[in-house]
Amino acid sequence: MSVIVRFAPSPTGYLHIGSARTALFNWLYARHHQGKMLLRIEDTDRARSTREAVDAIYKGLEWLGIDWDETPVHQFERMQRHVEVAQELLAIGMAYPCYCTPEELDEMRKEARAKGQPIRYDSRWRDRSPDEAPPGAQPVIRFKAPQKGNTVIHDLVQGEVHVSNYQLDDMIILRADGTPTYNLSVVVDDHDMGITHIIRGDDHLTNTFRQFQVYQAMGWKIPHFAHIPLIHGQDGAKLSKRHGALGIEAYRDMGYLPEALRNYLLRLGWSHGNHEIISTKEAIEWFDLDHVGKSPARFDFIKLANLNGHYIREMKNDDLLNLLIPFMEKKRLTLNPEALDLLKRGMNGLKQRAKTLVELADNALFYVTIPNLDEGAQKILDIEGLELLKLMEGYLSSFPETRWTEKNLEDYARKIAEEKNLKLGKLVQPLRAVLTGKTVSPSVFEILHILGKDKSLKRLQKYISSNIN
RNA sequence: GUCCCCAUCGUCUAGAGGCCUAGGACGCUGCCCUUUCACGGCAACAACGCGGGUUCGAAUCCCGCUGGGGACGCCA
Repeated sequence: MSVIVRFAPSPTGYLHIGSARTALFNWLYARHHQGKMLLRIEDTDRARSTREAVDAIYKGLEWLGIDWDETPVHQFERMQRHVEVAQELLAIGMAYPCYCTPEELDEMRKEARAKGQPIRYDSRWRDRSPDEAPPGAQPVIRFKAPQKGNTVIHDLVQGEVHVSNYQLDDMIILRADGTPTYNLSVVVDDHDMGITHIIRGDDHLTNTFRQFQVYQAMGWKIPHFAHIPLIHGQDGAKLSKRHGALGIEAYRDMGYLPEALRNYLLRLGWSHGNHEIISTKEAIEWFDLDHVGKSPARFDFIKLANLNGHYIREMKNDDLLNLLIPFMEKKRLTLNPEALDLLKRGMNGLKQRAKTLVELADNALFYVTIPNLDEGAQKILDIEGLELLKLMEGYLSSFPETRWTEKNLEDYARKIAEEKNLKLGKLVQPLRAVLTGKTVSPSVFEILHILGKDKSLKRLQKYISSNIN
């Protein structure tokens, strides 16, 4: 039997980071088993579902590098089929109309809570004749759940989970307006789509019991379930907007690479021995449900940043430049071919020092624009610093352009430092300050070389001339 | 309130009764490399929540407690 999984988000907002991980696990499982990864948009909540959210889901998945097979199913379009199944359940006596008002239900819940009872509908219409229905009332249709015994599911992550059927009430499958509810729709769709493995967040674990009963009532084959733990914020509380429950596009905008996020998300709740850096190829090869942990994990931006730095360093300069461009353009810069060339050649030194594309863009700025000096840089250029700067300007201007390479410039500076009995750092920091506006940057000699003699000297001279008392 | 799930360094985790003096990674600290900062290398710090069992032997199995999370919608 081949594996068919699905990712079934509801388009009521952005693609949440936890959902992204669920999608990733599904995708890896499908690809590992050479099965199918299906997409189903659960858009039956018409009030909250939006076209924009659907697009955000597609875009988010694409950005993350997750693809899917076949045309996505829109749950709303399958409403007729869901109603049909409800009618069938009604016909075989596994469902019944219920005329309870929302007020009555509310009352029931309050009472149950007060008595320390489970909060559930008391099945008062289960065996009543519809003749007793209040005139003109539109009933909901409820599923006739077993009232005795237990329901047991064999979860591939959670193991065997039992619940007493007493805890489960007769859930509504058709609303008063005739539309189907979630717990019916999922079962019907999963069945019709031939889903073999349902991998989803463990917030759905309790729904599974109810869904299980519907499968049984319909005599349908029950798929395998795998409920993966949720992701928490750094403080262990539920992931909220404040700490990480952002849409996936927010991570893109913060300058994280999809391969880094994929690697990070994969290791959140799944492991393969001591492996930390895992390529997508390896992930597909290794992924299984046996090694999915059962406890929830906290989202840690620091570790994500570390991984991101790794993937930035690994990336080819050309590819990285392409990713960098939009981040540079956010700074309202127009990048002419010359600027692009400088960035490309400066990439080796730059990418070593950035954990995000945002950081990379900040650090790359000096290549394409005359920098303003930050506080530290100004401090370097005190009276002594300025003298050393003038000294170096002199030496550099007499240095032949034909020999203007990183290695030669370094040797030259070392020689000067030795002659003047100065530490190399002392001599070079003022250059860095003027060239980059910062105290921290790639190698000064690398920068001199990439900028070229002309540009480099102009920056030095401009600074010197504007600082002659 | 009721039910369900979970519990190893600060964080992510390895660990399927003896291989555990509990391993790796991130972070933190120190050192080396060094023109700054990174990268890289080396080292240090740091955990089996508590209490009972079972067993010759438990981080691993069982029970309880505590703590965390989730679900209890005519939302999905």
